[in-house]
Amino acid sequence: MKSISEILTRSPLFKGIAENSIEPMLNCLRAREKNYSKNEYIFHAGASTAEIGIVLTGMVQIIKEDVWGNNTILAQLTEGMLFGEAFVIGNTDKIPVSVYSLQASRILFLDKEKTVTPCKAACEFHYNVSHNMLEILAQKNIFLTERMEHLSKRTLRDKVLSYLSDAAQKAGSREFTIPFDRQGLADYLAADRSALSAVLGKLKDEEILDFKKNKFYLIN
Amino acid sequence: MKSISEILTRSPLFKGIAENSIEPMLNCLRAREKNYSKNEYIFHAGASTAEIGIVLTGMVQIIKEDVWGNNTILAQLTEGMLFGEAFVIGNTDKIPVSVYSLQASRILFLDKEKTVTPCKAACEFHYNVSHNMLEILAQKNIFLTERMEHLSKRTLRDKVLSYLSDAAQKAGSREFTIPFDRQGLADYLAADRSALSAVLGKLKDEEILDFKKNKFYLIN
DNA sequence: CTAAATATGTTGTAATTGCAACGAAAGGGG
DNA sequence: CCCCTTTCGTTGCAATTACAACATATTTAG
Repeated sequence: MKSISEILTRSPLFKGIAENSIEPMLNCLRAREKNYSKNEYIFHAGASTAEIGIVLTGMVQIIKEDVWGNNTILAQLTEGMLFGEAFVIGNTDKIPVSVYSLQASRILFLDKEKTVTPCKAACEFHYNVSHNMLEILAQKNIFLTERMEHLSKRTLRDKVLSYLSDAAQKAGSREFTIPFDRQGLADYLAADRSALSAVLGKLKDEEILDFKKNKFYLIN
Repeated sequence: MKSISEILTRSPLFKGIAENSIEPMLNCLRAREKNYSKNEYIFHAGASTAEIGIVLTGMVQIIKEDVWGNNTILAQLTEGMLFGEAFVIGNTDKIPVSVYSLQASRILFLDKEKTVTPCKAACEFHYNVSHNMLEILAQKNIFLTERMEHLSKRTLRDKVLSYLSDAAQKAGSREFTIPFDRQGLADYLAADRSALSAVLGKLKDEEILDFKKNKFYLIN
């Protein structure tokens, strides 16, 4: 079984910290490990916590239930990924999502205050952790803002154009490759795959863009 | 003219810091102030920066231009509000939006590293600033995630139900008041106002919910 | 290379939505 | 109380999209 440090070196929260510096820091972060079996709830929506979760092994889902009892899977997390950090740092009293263990999983919990508040001088790299947390939150912010810009267009056509324009700007070229297949892009844009294909076909007919598989070219 | 400290006490970044402690900290944050006239660009998309902006007075817009030259207004900021923080902290090399001064504005720029890295012991409250930044980013994350959950529903009907379910859960009751008028809710859900009214009317007919003005009740 | 599996495009239909225009309701002064 | 403004619901219509089902193309595995 992999050691905790070994796994955490690959977690964004411990980026830039040497593996042998992690172990001694865990005490300071009040880390506690817990195992969950397959199909067990790690956290129930509506409860409170002051701990940030990290998946050490296994796989967990973030689930939201509406008032009529319909469940939506918001995310699926694997090794090294964080959960709950935004709610805990944002001081949400009742966390509105559940966390569910899809497979047998080892979860590490870190105390929020300890994680974001570097200790005076005791742990050399403790400061890196809070700094990494800032980066993680900022980058997630950027990602969410981008997707929101696309999703807030009224028509699928405009969503597609918004997404492709963005991709072109990032690539610095009117010709670029996207990291999605059609189904993936449809999901990202919250649309039906065949409707997406139709819209893309129409845009090609109108000579607004051209594409072959995942390679696109924006005309004019 | 209001002093900088006076304005900053009302900025979320300086929450919990006494007004007379702000002034001495500004040096440490490498704060620089600059005035912009009406209709002047504060920042052009595609450039780089390592500074976080704060609107001291006036009003600025965050603008995004697509590859075809269409502009979208992403946000409009007033006194005390931050801009650029996610991009700067997230280490984005080329910032993809422009910042535009709608009116004559005073802008304060803070050095990212200095803002995020508390100094050893020099400024008593410097640590609060980086902690506040974490909270700001986390809360914005929550807000963005919530809206995305609604926007990622395929139909307007489902967007509406998703939003109202969330509102009910937050209120802790099936009866609650929403902070939007119809046009506001339509904008939030990226839909047409009259289409929203129609959907709400239909949901009422189907006895899935009831409403009068901004007061809603979810049935069953 | 072939068969199977997967991904993409196409078609038809029903439903939803955007859009514009209008009328009713609610709210705010004077 | 009335006028004015704003908000909200309704209607008709055109356009878009979801959805299902199928055809074609591409990839993968054997």
